[in-house]
Amino acid sequence: MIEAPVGAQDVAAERGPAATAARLLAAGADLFAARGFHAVTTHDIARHAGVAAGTFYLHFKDKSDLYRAIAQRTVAALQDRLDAAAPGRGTRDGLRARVAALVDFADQHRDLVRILFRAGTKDASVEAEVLDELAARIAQGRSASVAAGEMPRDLDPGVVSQALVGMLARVIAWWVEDPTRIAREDLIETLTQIQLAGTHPPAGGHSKRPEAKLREE
Amino acid sequence: MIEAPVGAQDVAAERGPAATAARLLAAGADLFAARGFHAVTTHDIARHAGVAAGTFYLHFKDKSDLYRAIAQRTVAALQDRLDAAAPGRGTRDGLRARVAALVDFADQHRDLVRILFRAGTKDASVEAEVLDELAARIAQGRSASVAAGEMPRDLDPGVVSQALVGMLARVIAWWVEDPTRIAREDLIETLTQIQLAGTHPPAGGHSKRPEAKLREE
Amino acid sequence: MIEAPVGAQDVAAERGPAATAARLLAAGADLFAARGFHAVTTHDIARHAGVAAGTFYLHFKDKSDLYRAIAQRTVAALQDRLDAAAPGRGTRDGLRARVAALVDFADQHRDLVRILFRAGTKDASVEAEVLDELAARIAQGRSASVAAGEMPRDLDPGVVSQALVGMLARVIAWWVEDPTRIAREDLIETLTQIQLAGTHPPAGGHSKRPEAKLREE
Amino acid sequence: MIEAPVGAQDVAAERGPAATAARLLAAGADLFAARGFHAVTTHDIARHAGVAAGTFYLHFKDKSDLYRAIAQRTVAALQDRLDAAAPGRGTRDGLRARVAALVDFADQHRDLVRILFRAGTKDASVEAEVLDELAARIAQGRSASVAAGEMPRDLDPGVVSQALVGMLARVIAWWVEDPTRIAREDLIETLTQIQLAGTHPPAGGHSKRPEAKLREE
DNA sequence: GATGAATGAGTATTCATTCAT
DNA sequence: AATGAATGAATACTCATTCAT
Repeated sequence: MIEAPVGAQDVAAERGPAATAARLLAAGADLFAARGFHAVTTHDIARHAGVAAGTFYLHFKDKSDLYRAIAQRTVAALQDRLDAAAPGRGTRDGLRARVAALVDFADQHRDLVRILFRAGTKDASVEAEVLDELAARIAQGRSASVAAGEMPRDLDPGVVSQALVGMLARVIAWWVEDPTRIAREDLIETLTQIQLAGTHPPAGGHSKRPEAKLREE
Repeated sequence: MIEAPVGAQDVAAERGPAATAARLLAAGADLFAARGFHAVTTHDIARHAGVAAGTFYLHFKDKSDLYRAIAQRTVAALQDRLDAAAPGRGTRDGLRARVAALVDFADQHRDLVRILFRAGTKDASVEAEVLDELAARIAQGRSASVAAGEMPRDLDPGVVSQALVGMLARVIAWWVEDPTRIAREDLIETLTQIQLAGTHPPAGGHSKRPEAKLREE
Repeated sequence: MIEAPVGAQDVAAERGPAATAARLLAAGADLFAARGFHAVTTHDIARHAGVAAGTFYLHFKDKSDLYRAIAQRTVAALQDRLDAAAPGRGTRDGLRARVAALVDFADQHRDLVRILFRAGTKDASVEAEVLDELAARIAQGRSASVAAGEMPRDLDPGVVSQALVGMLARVIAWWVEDPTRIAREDLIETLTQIQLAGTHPPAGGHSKRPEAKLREE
Repeated sequence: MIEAPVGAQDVAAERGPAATAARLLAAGADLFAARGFHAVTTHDIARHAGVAAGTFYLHFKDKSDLYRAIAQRTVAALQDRLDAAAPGRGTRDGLRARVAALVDFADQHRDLVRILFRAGTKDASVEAEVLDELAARIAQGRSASVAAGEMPRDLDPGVVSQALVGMLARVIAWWVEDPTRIAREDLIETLTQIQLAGTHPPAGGHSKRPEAKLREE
């Protein structure tokens, strides 16, 4: 649906199985984003897509199947964006570019982001998969940094990747709900900042207990 | 249910309306944690609590009502713990103590934590409330630090509070799912570290990018 | 409840079984009149009467039993009034007096009249009884007139009694719903008039086809 | 359902949504007439119609909706009959023809008449509508007569129309319950008679208190 | 007599899914 | 491929009624 032809919004515009599937995907995205997984029926989706109730099952096994398809496509599209926006793997500019890509993707696909990142709208069985995969990818990415000696030894990479995923998912979902809360530029800057600071050694010595420095608060 | 007598698990042990409500609360916590909100029926809960189906409605308006009651009690209990564990408001030790309290609470009440922090298992209507409230509390706490000049002015407090909530919720839920992933001590240390670093100026000059640029927006 | 002590309205005022029964009767009359038989629960009635749910069954077998008790008492009270207001059995003045008694009773006990005469608010099993009994009484009364040669032979007494009951019940229920529709005096006059005319020979010859006279319309 | 093909009683005979709806209508009429509104469940109706429980809701919003549909169709069919049987608006023959049409309709559709005219078997919300509408129609018809000076001024038209409706509904419901009570011809004659006499001036002077004249009964 | 917590059968209603056309 | 009527299991919720205290 992400790549669905622009004309897909005028329901029932296109003919053929591919177009029907695309319309169902789009309808699902709309409705799941608006009401959450459980408050949407397959009839709703079919009606919204301009097809008969039975047609749904010609294209998707069941409601979760459609949900999964939407999530997967969204994740894939997001990954593409992030990969495309990674000039320097471990550099600040690279990080910033990826954060910007994430923010822009969220801005352009609010529905999908809401489905992906907003808790409680999902099918429990699909639930974990998406964010878990993101976390795994981040963890992978971190290994490089760790190997490069950038990550402190006392920051568990599992924890850090979960922390980053949780943070990004929640902040993005929060922002998408009302983008006037903070300007795009500031959001990108803040997220970059936090990420850098939280996972890279703060200045030279980040020793486990830099009490001296912190005591003064 | 948090403070329910240990003997409560042998179903139907106690008499009286208070005991019945407590059993329903406990049964709900068990089942919601195991299967998520939507996969549990009021009949399940009643059976699990050793009472008749109709009895459920003598104590709770409906399924969401029970859910809300569980969430509220859990949040309240957690708050108490956190408040009790706050020797120095803005100190590293204070922060560490609160993180430790959170981790211990999670360890002792895995079911409740799973209900509270694990996304997608909840009633959409209750969903946001819990974490939003935590975020609000964190945001409040931060204002002090900001006023004290500890927080860099280019870190939007709204973003930071959302980021912290998202991070903590996800990491805790992840850890609770399998506490062997990382030792309690290390988890506490890592979380403390990330939180400190991510929200406090890393040493003297914190921003990689000269403020001048960001200020003018 | 018709004869209930005046103080019964301040719920739970009186003690003792008789007072409790009276309060249940009064509560039932209130609620049945307002919502109809099926929309009232025994809990509603008990609460309205200021007693516990179980107490209801100490005084009445079930909901229908209470309903029946209310209906019977009302009918009995109405009968008393009608009997008291019958100076001349077959005279116009006697008829008028009975009509007036009926109208006044309705005016004073709108709730009860609504229960008795307003269709669809009743328990089907109790339903017929009340009006059927009234019809039977009227039919009895008519026998006298018929025997006296006052009733035309082509007016079946069964039909006439049903017709009168149906007419009176509906008109009274209609009037009670909004007594400003017509003045008490006019209502009484009209009902007397209709009853006289409809059941007595119109003038001298009431022959089966007095076309000549009626043609002029 | 009134015009349903005679073969409709052999359940599930016809295919297609229209036939299903017709079967539900017929099943509803049967059951409502036999047991009253509240004693019938949608499952009963579906079973009686030979369809699955859920199918009911494909054709009717809920039980009241089906009831309303039955009532409306019945009223419409009755109206058609009455309109067709009105050669002379205000003549005795016209009146008699309409009464005959009513009686015959009742004879042919006892179930429907029982639903329509028998009090207490209905949904309270639908309850009033039917008879109220009939009363309104009668009241309208009367206006003509009144304008023509045929109706005495002391017979309130509101009262008269309510009286007629109450009378007809009750007598018809009574007769339908056991048509051997009185021969069709005699019923028609009696109803015509009562209606004429009760609502037209009895002979020449109908003045409000023509005591002298009425004394002679 | 009175209480009120507990019962559990009863009922309306929804909805994922199938299948004959 | 598409249709849409039909299915029927699932489920929330109600309420008359009981009974131990």
